[in-house]
Order: sequence, then structure tokens, then C-alpha cells
Amino acid sequence: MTAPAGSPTPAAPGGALDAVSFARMLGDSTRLRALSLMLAEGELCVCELVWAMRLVQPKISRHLALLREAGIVDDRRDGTWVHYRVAANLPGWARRALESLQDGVQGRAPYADDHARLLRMPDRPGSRCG
Amino acid sequence: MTAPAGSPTPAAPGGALDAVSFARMLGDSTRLRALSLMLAEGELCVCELVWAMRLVQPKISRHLALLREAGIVDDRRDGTWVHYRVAANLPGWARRALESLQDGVQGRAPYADDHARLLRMPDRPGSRCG
DNA sequence: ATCATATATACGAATAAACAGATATATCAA
DNA sequence: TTGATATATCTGTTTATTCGTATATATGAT
Repeated sequence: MTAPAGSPTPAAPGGALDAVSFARMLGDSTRLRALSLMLAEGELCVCELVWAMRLVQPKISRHLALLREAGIVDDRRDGTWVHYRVAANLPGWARRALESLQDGVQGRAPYADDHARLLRMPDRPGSRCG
Repeated sequence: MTAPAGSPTPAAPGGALDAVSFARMLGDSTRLRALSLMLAEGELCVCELVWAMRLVQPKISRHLALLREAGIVDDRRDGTWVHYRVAANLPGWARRALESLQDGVQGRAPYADDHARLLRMPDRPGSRCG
């Protein structure tokens, strides 16, 4: 379901993710918060991100779409849910840059709170009682 | 000469550089090209950046000011010249993120060409005949 | 089919970045 | 002082991003 044939201009036109587009994608707090959660927890569905970050769902979906189009996250549909994760084939430099930023937000608001709230979320899909 | 008392809103209001502002600063090709050169060559004056990147001087100065206000570069005046370098006290996570992006642009246009052109620049200030 | 839930997209308004070009400031030399 | 060089800032305009809200689509259950 990636790149649904007729999607808008991808952030990386030539195909390969370029550093400027990548940094631009990380330069938004909604996106960085979501990526930070995925980096810490692996695959997450949209509803988990909505719960953890306390933002409206369309806002999160919109930003996830940007990350997907940029090749920074992969998505996977499982029934009603769509799970996102940091792209498996993200170039090494990009993953390292992301992890460095992750270091930079360790323990800080709102990132730490997002993560704590996620762990407290009841009935997380995938965990139990799917 | 950093933060000349009455400067515009810094990218990091609280004082500490935050990851989103940092990424946003890297998400512009003029700024990333300049940072890439500084990372490779150390201190560089504006005229060297202008020569290497072939952009008009006000454009480069404007972006350097943004980087300075964000705490990402230090500047030092030496006579007529002002030299910029990656900030000495840049947090570790930020330096690592920057170096990762640097890996991501290795050998690619326009970064590699900028560097090559810089090395060919005649009468570089600092090198000889100051 | 109908409904409920999860997710995605569309649309217009508000905001922020980036730009080109003109001009101002700083330093040094004559 | 005048002039030359290096750098910085201002002004108006254009272009990108982001947002809120409404709505559309997809899936599974009844």
C-alpha cells in the first residue's frame, strides 16, 4: 500500500532519500514525536500514536503519510488497523541521524511523556486481545 | 558577537538547542551545504562559502545568521573577515546527527563539488597571505 | 445492507520560510 | 576623509508548511 499510484510529489524525487528532505521531515514536532515512539517501541498503529500524543487523528495521519512518502516509515495494514514503523531499509546514515536525535530528546517533554502514556494505554492492538 | 542583544526569537527559546529546531535548521540545502563544508574544513570565512557554493553573499549571510542564532555555529571576526565553524559546544547528539547527515551526502552533488571548488579557491584567507 | 471503528484525504485559512535585490555597517588602507 | 572590500540587515514578495474541520474510504460485525 505504499505510494498509491498517483500520490503527490515524493520528498525524494530521484528515488533515494536525500539528507535535506530527511532533515526537513524530522524538523516537525509531530513527526519527530511519532518517530521517537516508533524507534522505542517498534511497530505502532495510528490509534496508539493518537493515544500517546493526544493529537487529533487526521493530523497524525497526515504526518505519517508524509513520512511514508519520504520513505522514512513503512506501513502495514492488519484488518482495521494500520501499523507504522521506521523503514526497514532506511539508509544507515539516516537511521544513525534519527537515533542521534532520539538521544537528544531522551527524558524530555513531550517525548518522555508520550512514551509513558503509550505504555499505559489499555487494550493496545497487537499486544493482547487484538 | 554572538546574539547581539535584541536579536530575533532564537530557534531554541529556552536556551538549550532542541531536536526539532535543530533538524529544521539542517533541512535547508544552503545551510546543510555550509555545515558540510565547515565539518570537513573547520573554520571558514563567508567569502570561502560564497566561492565554494556559488550563491550570492546576502543569502549565505542570512543562513549563517540563522545557524548562529540557533547555536549551531560559532563566529569569529578577524579583521574584515568573519569565520564560521560548527559550534564547539554543540551537544553530542547534535554533532552525531550532523555527522550522520554528512555521511549521507558524501560524494554527492552539490556537496562534493562545493568541497572540491573550495579546495581550488585561490588566496584563501587564513591559509596564506592573510 | 447497515453500522461502528480505524484510517485517510480534501479544502481553505493561517503561518512560516525563503528569496532577490537594495542598502547598511565594519574594517582597513591611503 | 575617501575608497575598497567583506559582511550584515532590511523590505517586499513569493512559495511552502501547517492546521482545523469536514468528509471519504476501508474493514469487520450484525
